[in-house]
Parts: sequence; structure tokens; C-alpha cells
Amino acid sequence: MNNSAEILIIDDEAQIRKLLEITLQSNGYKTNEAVNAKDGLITAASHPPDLILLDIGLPDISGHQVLKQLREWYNKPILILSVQSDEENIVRALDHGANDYLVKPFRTGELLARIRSALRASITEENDAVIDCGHVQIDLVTRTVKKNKEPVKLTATEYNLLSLFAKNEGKVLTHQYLLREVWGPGYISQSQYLRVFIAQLRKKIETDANRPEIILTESGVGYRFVAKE
Amino acid sequence: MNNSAEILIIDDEAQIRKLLEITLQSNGYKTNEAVNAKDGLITAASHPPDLILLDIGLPDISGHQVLKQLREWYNKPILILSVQSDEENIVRALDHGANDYLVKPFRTGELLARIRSALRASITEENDAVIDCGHVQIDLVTRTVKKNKEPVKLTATEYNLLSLFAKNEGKVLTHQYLLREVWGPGYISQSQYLRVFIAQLRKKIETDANRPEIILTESGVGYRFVAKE
DNA sequence: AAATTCTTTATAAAATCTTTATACAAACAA
DNA sequence: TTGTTTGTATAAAGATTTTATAAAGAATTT
Repeated sequence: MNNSAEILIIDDEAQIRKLLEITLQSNGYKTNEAVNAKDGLITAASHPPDLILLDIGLPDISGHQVLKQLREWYNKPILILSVQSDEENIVRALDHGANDYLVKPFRTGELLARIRSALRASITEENDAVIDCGHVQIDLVTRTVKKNKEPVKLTATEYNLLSLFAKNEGKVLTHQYLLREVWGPGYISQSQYLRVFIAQLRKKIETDANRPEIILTESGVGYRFVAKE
Repeated sequence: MNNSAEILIIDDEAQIRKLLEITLQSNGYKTNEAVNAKDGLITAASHPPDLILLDIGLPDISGHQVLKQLREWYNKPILILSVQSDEENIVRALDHGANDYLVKPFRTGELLARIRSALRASITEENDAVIDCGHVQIDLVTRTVKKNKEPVKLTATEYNLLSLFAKNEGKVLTHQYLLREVWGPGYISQSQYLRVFIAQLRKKIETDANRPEIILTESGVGYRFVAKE
């Protein structure tokens, strides 16, 4: 067997890591390991694997939180390993973007089959952690934005708004949708927030803020982000 | 909840079918049912669903065999439901193209989460619902209109009117109907609005606004949108 | 405390919608 | 024919809504 797919194991238990390492390597996978959440996020970002095995019970940050952060930019399979078999944890993980959830102790044969299944399903998707739109680059991994190669300083809200646009390039995003996603469901009538932040973003990334070419206004509906030629 | 995804249930146990039907429908899915393998294969082929729930223990043909036959042409998610929890069956099903394997009795919350996960992963290339009418294209996802490949800028009301026409290609839409759908029930006597906006639309999308070929007038009745050859 | 960011207010400008005015065309009757 | 009625097309003025932006105040972070 020579799949040569790279799998990142994020688990704090040395015993489990060793077991996984041996099992996966003897089945032709390359492995990489992280012993906690922080380490896992850094390793995933610096060297994106083809699949991630994530333990939910990590010592530093909750696995759910790690999953959420990974899914900001990582769109290949993530399989959850957990000692917790309660429905709430399973549903939560799956709804936050996990592709599968295995309860420890797991059977290695089944794990391998589920890994094969997940990898098979993901071959079409490509991983674009950097969204390139003309002279503006948005790096979803490092959460940085560059304009003409120069880094642009954005506040957290500004970045959230911009990355939401970038992930939906070409589509009109309604005021309601943007407000709900960035500020939360209680803010869907605060259109003025949006206007203020759109103006700020334009001032920072547009060549000429008076004639926007990246974030376009769709009067009465919302805004549209376009990657120009 | 309005997913409106269609799910095909292939299971011989009436009780399970009923449970699944109720659970899925109350969560906004459309369901279709088959009581055995043969029936399932025919139903799947004649009306391909967005996801299949397949019982492994069918009376006529083994579920593994059904899975294999389905995978010859069906590439959307297939989730296996089975009373058998032995590793051999699980691995076999997953390796034959199943996306997931749940052991009966399953928890409905988890089932729903796994269905959501599978559906989420399968919408890799979302096919933009483009309505093509001769030299005019209307993309309902990005909310854009093109005339001879060139983008046409429409106001919100103009777009609402045009997309309503496009969705009812060939049919005569009465003044009343158009006014009610676009402006609301209180405006059904404002025929003049319609004339103004029809004129504006024609100016924007017709080759010659004086001799309309796309939006035709049905005097005394309404208007008709036609896709020319 | 200082700096930064978010929220709110105010106002000008732009875009869109509504209304009015007028012209045209077809159907019909005297 | 001629004139009248009915329905439609279009431009353009006026009204309204929506948007852009600066800037002040409030809250939060460093």
C-alpha cells in the first residue's frame, strides 16, 4: 500500500499517538503529530495535511474550539476521536464541520476504513487557504491581508467581514446575512454598522475608495465581493 | 428548516421506515421509500435522491450488493444502517463506497447530524442555477444578469421582476400577479409601476427596446417572457 | 492611562422609486 | 373616414429611501 496521504494526529495521549502512528504508517500513510491544541493548529497551518485525526479531549483548548478554528480555512477531512460517546458531543462536532466521529476505544480496521472513505470523498476539493483577488490577498490560515504585497492592518470585525466576503466571492450577500454572521442574530437590523465597516474596509483595500472595485454595493439588497481580472 | 434535500430510504422494516420518515420530514427533508433492494435500485435510478439511507439486511439482495450497484453510477452520499456491528461488515461497506455506517438502534439526533455532515461535504461544486434565455443569462445564486456575456446592472426591483419572469418562461403573467409578487398585495392596481419597470428592463436587456423579443406585451392581460432560439 | 476598537449620531450624496405628463397604437362606433 | 376610448410606452420631475463618511462618545484592550 502506498497512499502517501499525510495525516496529522492531534492527541495528548502518547499511547494513542503511538498506536495510530504504527497503524497508519504500516498502511502506507505519512504521519505527523501534535500533542496539544496549540501545537496542532500551528502544525496544520505550517504544513497542511490531507486529513486530520483530532482528539476532542485536549488539555489546553477544547477540541470543539480547535475544530472551529481549523474549519475557518481547512477544508479537507477532519475525523474526531473521543472517549465521549454522548449524543450532544457527537452532534456538536459533526455540525461544526467534522467528517466523522469515532468513539475510543476504536477498532483499527474500522478507523482505516473510515479514513479511506473520507479521503475518497475529498479528492475533488482543493484547499485554497489563500484567497487571491487581484491586488488583494487574504490568507485564512494566518488571518492576514495584503494589498500590493503590503500587509494591511484590520481589526477583528473588519477581518471577519472581509473573510466572509472572500469565501463567497461573486455572490451578493444581503445585509441581514452579513449582520447575522459577523455580529450575531440580534443585530440584523443594524444596517448602519455595516455601512461604517464597509467604508473602513474600502478605505483600507480599495485602490480608490470613491470608486470601489472589490466590494460593490447592491443597493437595497447588500454587497458583493468581486475578484477583478 | 427548509433543506428540501431528497432522501431515499431503503429498508424492509416498516417500523424503521416510519420512524425515519417522520424524523426526516419533520426536519425539512423530502423522503422516498423502498421496501427491498430491487425496489430501491429502481427508485434511485428513476428519481435520483440527494442522499440514500440503506439497510444492509435486505430480504432479496444483500445490501453490500446494492451498494456496489448504486456506486456504479450514483456519487452522492450513501449512509448504511445496520443491526450488524461487526468490524468486517463496517469495513466492507465503507470500502465499497458507503460514506457512513450507523449501527441500529441509532440515535436520531446523531443520524440527523451525520446526514447534515454528508450533505455538506457533497456540495463541492454548487451548480449555479443559471436560467439561460437566448443572449440573456440570469444567475439566481450570484444574483447577476448578463446580456451577451456583459454584466447588466439592475436595481433590486428590476431584478425581482426579471427573475420572476425567468422562472415562468413562456407563461403569461398577469398585471395583478406581477404586482402582487414584486410589490406586495397592496399594489395590485398600480399598473403604471409595471409599465415603467418593464420599459426600463427592456431598455437594459432587449437588443431593440422598440421591438421587444424577450418581454412581450399581452395587451389587456399582462406580459410574457420568452427564451428565443 | 493610553490606545484601540466599537457604537452611535449627524449630514451630505447617491440611487431608486413614485408620480406626472405626454405620446402612441389598436379597437370600436358613429 | 373620423373621432373616441382604452391600453401601453417613455421621459422626466419630484419624493423617498438608501448609502457613504466623518466624527464624537462609549467601551474595551493593552
